[in-house]
Amino acid sequence: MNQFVEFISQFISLSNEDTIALENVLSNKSYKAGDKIVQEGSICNSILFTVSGKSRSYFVNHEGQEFTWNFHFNDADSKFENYFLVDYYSFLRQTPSHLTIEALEDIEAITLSYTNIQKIVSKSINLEKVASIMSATAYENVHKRAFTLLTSNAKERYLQLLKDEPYLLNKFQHYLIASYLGVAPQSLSRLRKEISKP
Amino acid sequence: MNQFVEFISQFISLSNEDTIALENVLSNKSYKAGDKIVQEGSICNSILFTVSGKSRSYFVNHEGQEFTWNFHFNDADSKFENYFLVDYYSFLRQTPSHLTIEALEDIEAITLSYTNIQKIVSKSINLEKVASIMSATAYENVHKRAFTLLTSNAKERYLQLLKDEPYLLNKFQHYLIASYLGVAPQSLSRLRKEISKP
DNA sequence: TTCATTTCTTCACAAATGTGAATGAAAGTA
DNA sequence: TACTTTCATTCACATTTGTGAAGAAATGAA
Repeated sequence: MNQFVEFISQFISLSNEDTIALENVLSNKSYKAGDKIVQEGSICNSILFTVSGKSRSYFVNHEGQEFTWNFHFNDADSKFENYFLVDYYSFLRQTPSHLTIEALEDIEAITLSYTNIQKIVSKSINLEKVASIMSATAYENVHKRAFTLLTSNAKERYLQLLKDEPYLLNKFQHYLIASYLGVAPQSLSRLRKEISKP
Repeated sequence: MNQFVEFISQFISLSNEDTIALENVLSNKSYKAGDKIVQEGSICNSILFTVSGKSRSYFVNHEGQEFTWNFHFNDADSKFENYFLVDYYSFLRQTPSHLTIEALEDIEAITLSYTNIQKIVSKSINLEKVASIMSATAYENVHKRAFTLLTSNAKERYLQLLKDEPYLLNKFQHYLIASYLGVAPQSLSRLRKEISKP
């Protein structure tokens, strides 16, 4: 079964017709390591669901500095939000993306376009929930990110990462983790040293 | 006309039946200054639309420190997200709220409950868009907040506030603005001094 | 393997931000 | 009015975080 359909089925039970309707609008896409999957400034007109390969999304500030927004992969460690390659903000409003998504490895993905999602949503009340599931997932993710950034300092954010998603440290380079936490790589090193031997 | 219906009408055109259906599930509610409109830990089961009065939403971290999430009011300066009194995260999933919303003045509001929103959504395809409009609005707001917190320092955040929503400085006390920016009140004072006379 | 490249760590110092105390201004109350 | 309370500002100092340079460690290529 299609992995995307499988994902959706965790939340709602799809009829046979719904499943077929959904599968019909999905297609496969692959990227090479280094490819830009979503490009800042262009409109994000599809949602990609990661089947294999690692990627990361990031913002660039006015000084050209990169800030990792999230890591994306699909394995035993991954959470829902990690599957999706999309600037949800750009996708919802069909406005230029602020986010860039870059393939760190070769990527296999399943794609669902903006126009296709509209088509299936208008066909079935049940499928319409697909959109709201993804919307809620995206919202929860960004909400948690904003909360953490507002309420805790670098050390607390690193400790929280150690607690909630320690596997990231083995999967991604530390300078990427640092930009995910919003600190300089050297500061992350210092925190790691400090925390490992108190 | 009901201010909430008016708000929704900016985005979608409602039929007479839709308008009546919507108005039927809305009710008025008022709070006194100091009241907790949304209480951390309890499930947020309605969306409140501010008609008059100022309030603020905030998180409390593990040390008991308060961090202002947003300011809420309805006047010429206000933006969409400022109208709504809701922990959207809690509302969507019907889970305990992380946010507290506190009335800073007496509040008049229009309320739409979670169960009522389900009712009207299942009745009309058009009304169903109400939910997605609010969802998108909430998402954009939190997305911008997370982006700013991740990519800029205290000074840049204050300069952005001066540019985007300078009226907040006249409406709310500076120690609240400081906790909105994620800095100590003294640090905000220092920044203001530094920026006013370069 | 060896060499080149990238990443991680460490250090010293600079810059940014937090903290507690003190002061004065502003607002509210009797 | 005087008194109290709250808030904004200022200061000195502490702590956190950033920065550039250097070297160590890891990784990848030949």
